[in-house]
Amino acid sequence: MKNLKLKVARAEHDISQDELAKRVGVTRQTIGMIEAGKFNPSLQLCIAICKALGKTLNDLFWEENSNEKI
Amino acid sequence: MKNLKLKVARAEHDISQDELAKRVGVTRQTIGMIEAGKFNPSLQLCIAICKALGKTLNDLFWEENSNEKI
DNA sequence: ATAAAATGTCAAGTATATATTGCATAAAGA
DNA sequence: TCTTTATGCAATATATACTTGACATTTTAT
Repeated sequence: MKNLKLKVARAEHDISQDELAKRVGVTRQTIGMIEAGKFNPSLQLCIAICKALGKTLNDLFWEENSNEKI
Repeated sequence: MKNLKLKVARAEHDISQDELAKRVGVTRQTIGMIEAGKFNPSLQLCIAICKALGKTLNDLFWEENSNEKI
């Protein structure tokens, strides 16, 4: 599924996919596909994105409905 | 670096690496290497582990010193 | 003391995240 | 209009997450 939180956080910082990609050391396509929900990024990339946007993992990558305890 | 938080959370649930691996659909070696800090799991695997242990991404995978805002 | 369970580790294979390149479209500005 | 910037999409290539199977060591239980 799409990652709107990431798109919003990026908009808050007013930076392009390309700019974010450069800051975290990947390509524009990788950021685009993460926002489009087309794949499953690595933890280290998620952490780099969070740091670049001043957010935490839960802020950007924890879905509310992932929050059910077992 | 080692992921002690995961090891502790697993201990709290009193389940083995093998049992956790089965619950999240990977092999024992994969869980072992994540705890040992030998690699970089995918986001979906991190989320599956969190759900299996009743934790969030920040609980298990967010290092305090990753928390510096840019 | 012995067996069983849990963990560490290694080598080789498979699946997939990510890179690279290129093309297309839309919006914004000169 | 023309150019630039931002984004989407797709094919191929490479790096690496993850598997499989096996053996060794440690821990726990009998």
